[in-house]
Amino acid sequence: MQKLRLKSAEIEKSTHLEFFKIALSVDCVIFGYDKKKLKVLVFESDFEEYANMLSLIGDLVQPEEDLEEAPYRILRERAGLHDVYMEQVYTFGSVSRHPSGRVITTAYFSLVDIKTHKLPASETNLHWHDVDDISQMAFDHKIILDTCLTRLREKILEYPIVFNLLPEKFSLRELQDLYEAILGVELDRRNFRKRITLKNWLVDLNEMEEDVPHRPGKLYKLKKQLKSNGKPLRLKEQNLVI
Amino acid sequence: MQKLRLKSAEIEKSTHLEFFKIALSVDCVIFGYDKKKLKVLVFESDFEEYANMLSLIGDLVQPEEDLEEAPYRILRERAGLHDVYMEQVYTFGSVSRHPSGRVITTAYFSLVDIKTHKLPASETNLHWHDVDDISQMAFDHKIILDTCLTRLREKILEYPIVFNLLPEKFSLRELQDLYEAILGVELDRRNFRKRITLKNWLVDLNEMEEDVPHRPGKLYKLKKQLKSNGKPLRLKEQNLVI
DNA sequence: GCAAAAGTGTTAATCTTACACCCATGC
DNA sequence: GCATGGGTGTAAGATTAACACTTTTGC
Repeated sequence: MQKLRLKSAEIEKSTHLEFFKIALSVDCVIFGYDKKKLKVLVFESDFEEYANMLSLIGDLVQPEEDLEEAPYRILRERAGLHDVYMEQVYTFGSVSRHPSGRVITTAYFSLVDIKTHKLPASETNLHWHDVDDISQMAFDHKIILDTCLTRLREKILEYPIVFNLLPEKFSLRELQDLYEAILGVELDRRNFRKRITLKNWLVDLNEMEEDVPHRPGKLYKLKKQLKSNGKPLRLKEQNLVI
Repeated sequence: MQKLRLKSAEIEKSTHLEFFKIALSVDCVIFGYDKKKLKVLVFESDFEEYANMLSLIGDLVQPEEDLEEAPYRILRERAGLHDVYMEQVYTFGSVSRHPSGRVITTAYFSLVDIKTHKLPASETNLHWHDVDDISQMAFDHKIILDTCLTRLREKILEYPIVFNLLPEKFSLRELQDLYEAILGVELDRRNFRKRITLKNWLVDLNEMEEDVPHRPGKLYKLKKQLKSNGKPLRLKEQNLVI
């Protein structure tokens, strides 16, 4: 076996200074849901090169900030969002992806309930945009959005995360509409209800919808132990094939 | 709506120089398979801080190198591996994860056939190590390995990628042994064969194993259109629930 | 002929899919 | 009373899981 020539970390750094010249950013695909449509939080880019094109919310990671903390900070600072479901998806690092220089970006998606998380009035440029009505974005943000949407679709088939897009109390019809909006398919009502009850994810609140112009539906909430604001939740042996 | 103050990329970069001080690395979890064991290619760390601990193969991304090219270069340079299956898994970016400074790392896993890809004699330190016989590694490499292993296990249930770990021709028994080694479970032979033939992934070569001390099995190969050296392959409607 | 692994089929249980009618409420 | 969506069950088909014996080869 080769004899080891040990390096110390100090020497390593001093001999590789030319590599410590990359910026790291985080781009957040913040999904919401309203009026039977999946939404994403965007603003019009304030980069000259991409003027008026839709842009995801992102920021550079601070020199002393853990990567996994950055998306939470960005959601707090830029959108006033706290305690959201967040998941890392993919890191994009083409040399030419950003006009300012070598900026690689890690994409996260998060799921928030639009109704209970109001946008700060100071961020007048931010708005919720229909996901399926976006054909172009600034930078490589359209690819980032598509990648996150694909991951979201895969994930909701197995893990109870869509509830982060709904208010605490919801009817089965609202839940089914949400699945249909995300997956882009129609589902059979009876079979959907059977599967959801089989999964045993929900608590029947013994309450009814109010102010609906038709027969009110029963209200449910997610079981407490399945709530997952923060780290993704792993369930064994529970495939929900919607 | 707020009036836009447009920034140009040039100004953006000059005012954010303090952010361009991060190094980006890639760590490769190179899986192999031999003697019914899943293996990973490792070496003994040449960092003083982690002397003699097992380390993944990695390197800093070059200033003018796309992130997605780096793992292929690293496999070529460090292990003489060409045309391997490669997939990005996760990016790790704790402030304190690397003793040399702010180094964030993107983890990739790849799948190679140990028998047809011999290690270069110059890299005497590299070796194939049983995955389930590793309890500790340098840096955060054990977490990286575990994350990649989890992703591999999920992925092989739906996509025909394990074939990258086998020689061109293989028997159904070898294939089943491989699935069992990766998943860490025993599978029923008859049911396994039924599922594999239903999937229609294989071509019967009408050849037999040779030099085995028992009745030889038939040899198969993966259908050409399912080969996936390079980009991950998406199959619609083909869940292989092993 | 014996050791070792190859090859093969059936049944029961479970899950998935397709499908239609009555009910409760607001107006 | 009518429009709207809420709520519910069944049967056929597909899939999965459990399980054992005969065959072929090398030695």
